[in-house]
Amino acid sequence: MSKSQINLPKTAFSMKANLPVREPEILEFWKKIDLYKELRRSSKGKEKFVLHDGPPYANGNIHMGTALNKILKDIIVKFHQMDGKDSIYVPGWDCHGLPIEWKIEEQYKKNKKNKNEVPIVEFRKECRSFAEKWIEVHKSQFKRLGVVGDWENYYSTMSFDAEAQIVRELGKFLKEGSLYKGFKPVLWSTVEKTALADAEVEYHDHKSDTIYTSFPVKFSNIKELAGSEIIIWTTTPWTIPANKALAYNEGLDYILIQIDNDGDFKNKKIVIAQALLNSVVQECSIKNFKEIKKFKGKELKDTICYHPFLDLGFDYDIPMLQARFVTTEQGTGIVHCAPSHGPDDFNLCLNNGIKAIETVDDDGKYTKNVKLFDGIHIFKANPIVIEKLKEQKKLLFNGELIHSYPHSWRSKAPLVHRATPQWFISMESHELRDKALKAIDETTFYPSKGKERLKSMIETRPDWCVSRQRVWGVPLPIFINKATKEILVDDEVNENIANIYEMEGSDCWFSDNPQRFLGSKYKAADYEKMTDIVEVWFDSGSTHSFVLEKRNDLKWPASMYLEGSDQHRGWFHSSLLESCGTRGRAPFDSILSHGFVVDGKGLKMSKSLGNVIAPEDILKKYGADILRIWVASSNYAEDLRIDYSILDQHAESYRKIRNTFRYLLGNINDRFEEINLNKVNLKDLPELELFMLHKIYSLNHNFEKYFKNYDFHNLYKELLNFCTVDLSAFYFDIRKDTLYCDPINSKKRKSTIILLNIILNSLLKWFAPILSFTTEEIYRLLFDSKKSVHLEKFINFPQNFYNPKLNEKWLELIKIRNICNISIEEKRASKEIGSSLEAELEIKLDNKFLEATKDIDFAELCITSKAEISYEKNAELNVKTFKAKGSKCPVCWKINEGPCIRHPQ
RNA sequence: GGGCCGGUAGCUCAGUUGGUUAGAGCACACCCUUGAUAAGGGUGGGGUCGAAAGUUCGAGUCUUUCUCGGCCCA
Repeated sequence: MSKSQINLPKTAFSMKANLPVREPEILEFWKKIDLYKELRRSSKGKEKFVLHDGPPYANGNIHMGTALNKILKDIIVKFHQMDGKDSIYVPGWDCHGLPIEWKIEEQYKKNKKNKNEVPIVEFRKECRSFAEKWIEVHKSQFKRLGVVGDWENYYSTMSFDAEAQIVRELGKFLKEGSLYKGFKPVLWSTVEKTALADAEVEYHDHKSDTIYTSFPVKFSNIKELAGSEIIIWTTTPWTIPANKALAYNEGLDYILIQIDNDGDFKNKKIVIAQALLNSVVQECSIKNFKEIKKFKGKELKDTICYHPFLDLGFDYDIPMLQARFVTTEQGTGIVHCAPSHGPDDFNLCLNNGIKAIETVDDDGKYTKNVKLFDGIHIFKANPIVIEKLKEQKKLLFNGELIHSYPHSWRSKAPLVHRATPQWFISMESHELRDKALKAIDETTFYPSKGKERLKSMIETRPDWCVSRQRVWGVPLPIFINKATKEILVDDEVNENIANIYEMEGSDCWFSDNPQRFLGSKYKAADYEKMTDIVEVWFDSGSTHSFVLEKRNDLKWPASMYLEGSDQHRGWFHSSLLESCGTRGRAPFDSILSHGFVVDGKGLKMSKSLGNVIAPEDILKKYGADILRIWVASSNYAEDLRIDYSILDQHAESYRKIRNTFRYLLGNINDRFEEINLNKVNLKDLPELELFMLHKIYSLNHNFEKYFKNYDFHNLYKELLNFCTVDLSAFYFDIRKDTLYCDPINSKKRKSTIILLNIILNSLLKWFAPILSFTTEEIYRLLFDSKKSVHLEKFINFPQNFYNPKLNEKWLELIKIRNICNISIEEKRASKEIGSSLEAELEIKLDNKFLEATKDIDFAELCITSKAEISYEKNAELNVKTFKAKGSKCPVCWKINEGPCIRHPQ
């Protein structure tokens, strides 16, 4: 049979990928050859590229967002490695913090154990082992995605050296003086004498006293306000003694009215929001009043009031401040602000230079900072406040309200917002804000919009509160002199604490004699030891110090930080501040941020919508390489959509790519020959091959450009189009005849084989960072050695492949070819011919094409049996297709009128 | 509720400083091939560029409003 006379493709590379089964085998191979170590060994001494891993929280299985993040990191790390750098990736985990503490407490709850009866050290040990367990789970899940890194020597924020370094970092702020003690309201239980996290709060109905009270105007730009009073409404009368400001909304309309009723407010002029006039008039039983003036909220700017207890010694100014949180939902449209007793109040006052102070102690009693009320319990203070207000003729109305109110999940006791002592890092005292803003300017952002995002956050953020009243974290290494109340600042003590932690971790802070940390210089009895822990953002913000700086294989600053866009307020932010505070610059040269994974319609994934896809499901159904294609082909600058139909499409593209490889492998019969590109004799190659070399060269040029901008979706698209458009539908299709039907040793066939080898090699390298598994599968098929494709470098293509003139010419030829195809299709549609080999073409061209086409065989280009060109002056391009005359050669299937020249019978 | 970002064929994405009839691949339809065969080739259909208004000789691109979605904050 004629089949024995032709060279059909033959390869061991199967069409079916079966990735879910094959990929784990490749993982085994990487483990066997210790790929990570090999990579380091092979690139020793090269310029380093360090993508510093932002530590995920060691808690729960990975989700699509984590998978996206790790794959994107891996793709970038691999690109730089193949670009000739020593591209080092050390994964890490964030371990301290409330969510883990919470999980352990939940377990306690289930087992009817009381957290307070368990020694802190024991509790912390359980947290530690919980985190350890999840690190192991994460590790195997990340590896399965094809992520290559130093998994054996990962970092964690709970390692002893990390805890030690965090102490040293805090010491720097302490020594500098930018770490100070301040007060900030937290949700507080006066029963348990402890702060509660949001997650520990339950909301129940609660009956509160309500009051409408008045603040006399001291000064205002609105002259009619002279002698008038501002009315506020509150459900916490006991916070009135701590009042420091009033808040209005500049967008609201306000009204000044004069009351005509008998009583304390007879003839008084009061200010409220116009939208609330009716409700206030009704509730406060204001029968008669007249409107004096209406005005915009913004006119209240610079207005200053007196405290209702002015005559009782509360003789300080109460400024009116603009605040967006003021609404007309309830009350009077003006809100009273006690910075020690509400987060809104606190932030607004802080931004206006009014700091919170300690007004209430642990037990819930007023401190001596509150005149008149010192020692009184806040829960017994409402009647007293109401009575005093009445006395001062400042009470317009009081009543009661049942509303949803926060309670402790343990004791069920009602909670209060209470300013507690906290530790802050000042944004201003040592120019931290300015340093950070300058560092942002010196950082490259991908995409560029990230710069503005981070900048605007740094510009407006308040001082950094680094203390937490929890137990699972690094203890704040602070001693306070009992007599002087001064903070102990001594490098020796700080370093002593760090050294102890380095040896045994930070548990000992809670169990050992404080004298051990103070050393011999100070007496433990003279000092109070803080029991707060460091907030976890400080932990992760310090990773650069205990990972990048401490490890010899890494470098500081990192080449890149790469995280989801939410980390502009998270890790990017805290790392920037920590590093600018301690080292004066950012710990990164560049930041890449990616969007969030959403479903196929662009909605966020949630259990209730039922649109959640787990990475595990995708790995089981498609394999990691499909997921990696999804990452590479999506535009990470925006949100990334995923659902099964999207994955199906990518799986389809994968098949195209895989078949491209299969065709290449089949035609070289799995025998790859490395071509020395500099020694390719271009003069010996047909123009089609030269054209393809040009295409490869210019594709590589674009490849480099896209890679430089981390523009992977365009890069992937170019590669995919190359496979489908340039190779499958063009080059391969045309050269099929040569490959199958020309003698093995013919010059033309040999030229084609050279090209196939070059293309195969190029595609392998280009695709390796993305299709990490499939390219390795092919590489192993071609090379029996123990090497991995990931140890290879990108190819440098010689300049002489670049041939724009030839390219231009061939683009014209392809246009003619397209018109030929349309003509052929007409005959096919009318059933005159089937295969294009059954056709012969008559092509009419303008004279100007003579030069370009005289040596071109359009029968070859269009895969017909015959093609004739005629030239005419000013001819319209025209192609006629006829059914080829003659008989079909049984070998090459071309139709000839005489015997086949190549295959004479 | 506020700040920021985004909405271009069924899907993933292009679309320079406003300038011909808005492009590509995939998917889809039809046809061919049966020597890449659970493959390959050809041709074709498909978009009021989220909506409306405005600026302009001209708007996917600029302005405003609205709408939907995402992140962050409250």
